[in-house]
Amino acid sequence: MSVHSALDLFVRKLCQRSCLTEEEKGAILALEGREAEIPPHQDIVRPGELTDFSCLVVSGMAARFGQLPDGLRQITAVYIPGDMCDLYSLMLPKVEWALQALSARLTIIRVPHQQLKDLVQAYPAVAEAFWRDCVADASILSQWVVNVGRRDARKRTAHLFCELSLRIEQAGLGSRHSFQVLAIQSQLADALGMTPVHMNRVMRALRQDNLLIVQGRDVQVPDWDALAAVGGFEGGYLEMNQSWRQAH
Amino acid sequence: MSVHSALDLFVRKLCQRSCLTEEEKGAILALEGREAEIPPHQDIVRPGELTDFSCLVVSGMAARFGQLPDGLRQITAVYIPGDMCDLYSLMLPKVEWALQALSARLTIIRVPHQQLKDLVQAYPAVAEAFWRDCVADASILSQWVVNVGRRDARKRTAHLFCELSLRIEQAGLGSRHSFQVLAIQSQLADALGMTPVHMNRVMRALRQDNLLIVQGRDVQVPDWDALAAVGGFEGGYLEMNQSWRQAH
DNA sequence: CGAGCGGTTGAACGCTTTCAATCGCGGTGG
DNA sequence: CCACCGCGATTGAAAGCGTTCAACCGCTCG
Repeated sequence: MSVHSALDLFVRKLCQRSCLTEEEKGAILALEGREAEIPPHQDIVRPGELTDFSCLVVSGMAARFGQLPDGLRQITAVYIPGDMCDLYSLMLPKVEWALQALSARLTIIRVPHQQLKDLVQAYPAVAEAFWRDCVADASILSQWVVNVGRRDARKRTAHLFCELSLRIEQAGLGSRHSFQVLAIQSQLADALGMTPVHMNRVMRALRQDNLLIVQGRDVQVPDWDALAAVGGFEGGYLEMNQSWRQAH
Repeated sequence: MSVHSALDLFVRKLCQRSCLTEEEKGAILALEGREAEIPPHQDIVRPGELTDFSCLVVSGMAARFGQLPDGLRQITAVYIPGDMCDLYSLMLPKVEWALQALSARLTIIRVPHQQLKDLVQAYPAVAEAFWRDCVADASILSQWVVNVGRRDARKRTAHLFCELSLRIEQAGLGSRHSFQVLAIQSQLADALGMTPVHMNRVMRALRQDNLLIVQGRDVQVPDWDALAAVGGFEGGYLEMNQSWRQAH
């Protein structure tokens, strides 16, 4: 997975939601940034600092971490290749959250804010696309609040796997029936506000019910609709196809 | 609380985070929309529909609701006067969430998207301010994920009251030591992913510990720092003062 | 004055956590 | 080449926090 293909994924995702001309797409694809391989447990950006770049995931999975005084961690967002995980920092350079790798291997591109600002200034449509991308992220965040707040462990887990599978499918990195989740169980637990132990038990149950087939990092979902039913998953918040825009 | 004062609150909040010229402020203050009084339990916008306006809270409190198939509700955001609770719908007119009143009396202004779009097109700085406002909302949302995911009921409740008190203080609608929470206990429970019964018990405990003094909708916080300590509250994500912008 | 709603309290239940231990695999050093 | 080591996955049992069920209180409003 190279730098250019990551930008390509990013542009493709933007275009699923926003309308961009070839020139605008080209301008985004022309972004340059330093590629970096991030080892596990290392902050990509450190909370409290000011950032002057945003991070585009090239390969692997990353996550945003919240940490409590007593050391408990809560993941608030998971990012896959093609996600500009830090895009919001363009509007809020003061970082409040740690960004770390989930997978053993993670490569990112650090895109300077200045380049993004130039882009935004030159092309209002790009600004809109970025803005919309931030809103889409917030939309997922809302779902997480519901998920963590009101679903039991089994439903919660099913919901997360549905979300991830769909996002991976949309990015063209797999299908909803077969994909990779580059995270260990205790990280998934951190994403769902659960204990690693309980995460393990829930996954065993889902496996025994033949809702998930897990082999290492590979996940298969024999009956996706059944999993979605368990999780009460409604994918509308992810789809955001452009149909609505024709109404204007 | 009149229409104009609500717009004034909105502009003041934007200016706490973004830099706007007098002309830009004036343009926002010139927004016009139909004022409406929203009775309880009525959707301001109905999920699944396309909206062509955003809602500015004039008086009372509103909230965004997620609903599960089995009827459980989870509040994902709470809005106070001066909040444009629907601003993100400018980018995503397909509504996924119900918006309802928390307080018995809620008045809002429906501002047509077209006006907002014109504004955004005419003034890039306003677009940026709106974008940043959406990001700020998402920032709060992240905190909620952490809150609901990793804090026990007591800390969770303390954290919510800290957040609300600070937001109310910032808006100039009260002080962190004395303010109004225009919501009933079962609504607060919906915001925190708890049972109304347990919400009640927790609030009793906080009252007995002299961390909260509640009389009807009036809340007093004798020792705000103590409450913040209980909730592990760190207000950085709300402050967003403009200091960082001088670095650019 | 009765009805309804919000707030309050008690007791039992149960989902999830906590504590503790084992298993399996891949990497590393002897 | 193999033993050791460490991490991730797994499992059992006990404890606990929050839910559930049920009831009652006090106030407001029709």
